[in-house]
Amino acid sequence: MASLPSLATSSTTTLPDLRKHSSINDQRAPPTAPEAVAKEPFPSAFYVPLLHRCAETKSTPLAESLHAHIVKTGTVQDLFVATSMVNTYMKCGSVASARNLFDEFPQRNVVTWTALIAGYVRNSEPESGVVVFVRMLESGCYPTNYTLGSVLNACSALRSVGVGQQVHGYVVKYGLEMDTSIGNSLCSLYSKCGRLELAAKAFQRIPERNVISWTTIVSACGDNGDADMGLRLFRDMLREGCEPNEFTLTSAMSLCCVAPALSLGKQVHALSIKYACESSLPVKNSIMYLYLKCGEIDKARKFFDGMETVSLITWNAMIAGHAQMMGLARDDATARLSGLEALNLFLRLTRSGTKPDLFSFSSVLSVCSSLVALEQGEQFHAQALKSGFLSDVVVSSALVNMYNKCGCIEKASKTFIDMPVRTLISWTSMITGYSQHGRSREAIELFEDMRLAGVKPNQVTFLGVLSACSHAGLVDEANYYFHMMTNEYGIRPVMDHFACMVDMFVRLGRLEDAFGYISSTGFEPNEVIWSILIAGCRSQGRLDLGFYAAGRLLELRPKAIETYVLLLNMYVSAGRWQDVAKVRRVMKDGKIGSVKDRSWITVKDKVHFFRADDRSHSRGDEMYEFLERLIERAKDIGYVPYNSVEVPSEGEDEEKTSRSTLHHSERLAVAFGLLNLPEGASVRVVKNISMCRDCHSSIKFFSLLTGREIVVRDSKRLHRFKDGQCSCGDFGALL
DNA sequence: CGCTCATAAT
Repeated sequence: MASLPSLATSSTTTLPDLRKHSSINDQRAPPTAPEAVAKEPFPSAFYVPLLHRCAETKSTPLAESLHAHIVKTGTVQDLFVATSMVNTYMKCGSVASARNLFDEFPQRNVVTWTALIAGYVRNSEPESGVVVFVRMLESGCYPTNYTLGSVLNACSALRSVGVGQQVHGYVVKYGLEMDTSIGNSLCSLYSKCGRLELAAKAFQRIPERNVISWTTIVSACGDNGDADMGLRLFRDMLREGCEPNEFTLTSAMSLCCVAPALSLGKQVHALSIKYACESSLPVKNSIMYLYLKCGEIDKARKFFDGMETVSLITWNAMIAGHAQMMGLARDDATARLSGLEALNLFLRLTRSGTKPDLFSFSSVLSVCSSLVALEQGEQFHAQALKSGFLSDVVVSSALVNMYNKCGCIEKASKTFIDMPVRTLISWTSMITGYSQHGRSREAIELFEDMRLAGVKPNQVTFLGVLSACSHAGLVDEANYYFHMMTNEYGIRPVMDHFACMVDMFVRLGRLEDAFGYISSTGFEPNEVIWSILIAGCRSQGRLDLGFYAAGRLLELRPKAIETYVLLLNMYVSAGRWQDVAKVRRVMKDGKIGSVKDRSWITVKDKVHFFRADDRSHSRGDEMYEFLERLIERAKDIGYVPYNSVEVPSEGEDEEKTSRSTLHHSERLAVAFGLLNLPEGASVRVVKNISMCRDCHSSIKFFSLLTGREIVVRDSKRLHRFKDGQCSCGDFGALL
């Protein structure tokens, strides 16, 4: 953005004191001599209603013919008519015509200036509005409440507190602080600039608050993330007897969506009926969204189906609601269904003849990320490109994230490079992407580029950087960045940051250092960290430390089957079969549940779903045969199955546990993908829990044997297998 | 006489 003119210089200009005048709005005599107007065949009274009508219909051709007529009759000399003409051009969107006309005026008054300023703001040229305001001041003309209202609007659009505060100074100087509308504008301005405390102060200073004042401050709280304060103010408003309108109610409802507070939202719903706002579409949209946010999907759908008119926002709310449900779902099957429903809603939206916007695209792209639905995601990419939404930073960031989550680091990187603008989220997505793909150096370099670009990293960014260090075993760099995070940026480390550090020592085989790090930092590890430690102890054959860690993990999650699997596998690797039997007995007595091993793969828009040892698939025989052959060929070139223990899967008893890990769900899904996807296409599988070492090892061989790229995203990591290698650096398979 | 400014749902 070009630099704004400094208002400081103009504020030194000596301006007359408006307060001396009896009325601010009535300072000047009409510019044209009265007799001249009276003699005109077409007085202003004739043109003004016509110009009004013209502005309403936004018809530039009509405005131009009226303009010609006005010039021909000489009425253009009438400042009233000429001002109205400027306003009309502005309302028709003809900014240049308005400006040309204005520049030709032999004289101007504050109304003319104001019409020009307001016109610029209306036509999304707030900067020009501010420039004109400065010129007006320099010309010795002083502003009215209308003028300052428009300039404050311009500052809002520019998100400029600095200029806004200077205009605020003029408000004070001209004694317009008492003006409710100006107070509202100030409140809105500070809120838009992210300064809730200043917005609240401006609100408090409004002597006569109207419903707009209240609505402005309530929604300001929502926009700035203080839902509690917003709801408190909403209650104050009702207590003071100010009646809410549809704007207030939608704002209040959206505050209820943040928590989310269903019962409170229902009260707001009741109020919307009381104040006869329930038929308002925005109110309906917000009610529907509340139900979605509260997990009441059926209610939301019923509400949606019952709406006779819907808007793009209605569709977007439904899509976003379902997309967000994915993260909150009880299990991954429910999450998947929710995601598919979001994609389905997008399809229905386009079929209804409505054009999707950036909200629609960012929601469906995030769904594709979670589903690892690459083909779908690429289609949305093409559509977004065609409709021009790719230039939106949220959409393109969602796209970068989608490609990363689908294992396509190259496409993610290309999208990232092509972005015209990048936010913290864009940078963080790409850094995390490199890190998850095992490209630590690039992650760190990009992080440094980000700092050079002047973007301030957050907790999540550092998580990406630290995990990159951990991945590559860069102990010094990890310490350096950890220190930078806390000291330079004042970011408090959370458990995930510690987990990166522990993971790093484990990867290096430095178990003592890993435990030492924990005790020296004094944090209490969570289950993720204990799991990493146990897996490390298994690899190093350190049963002493591993057993200790397993004990701590069991304290945290006594009934978790995954803990027992870790423990069992540790004993198996050490050949301690008696201990294996002992643990199995404990599990049986303790009625420890079963492992829910699930994987799925998308082939031609259809999701194929697998359980361990799944025999239900129609093309199952072919798949198993193929898998057996693949395993034999893998053994020929050096694949040695890991000694891993098999624990009972759901619905099975102990006799059947002699199966190998051969038929774990991800292997079935990979085999299915290799068989059914086009020749050479990458195979993308999603798995609900962490992969086991044996599957991990075998899939590396599969990638070598078939020459195919295989991506498996499990609950912990992304594994990209290519030419016999995995991007996780072989420390990603915990079980 | 002409400029009418401020608020909402994804």
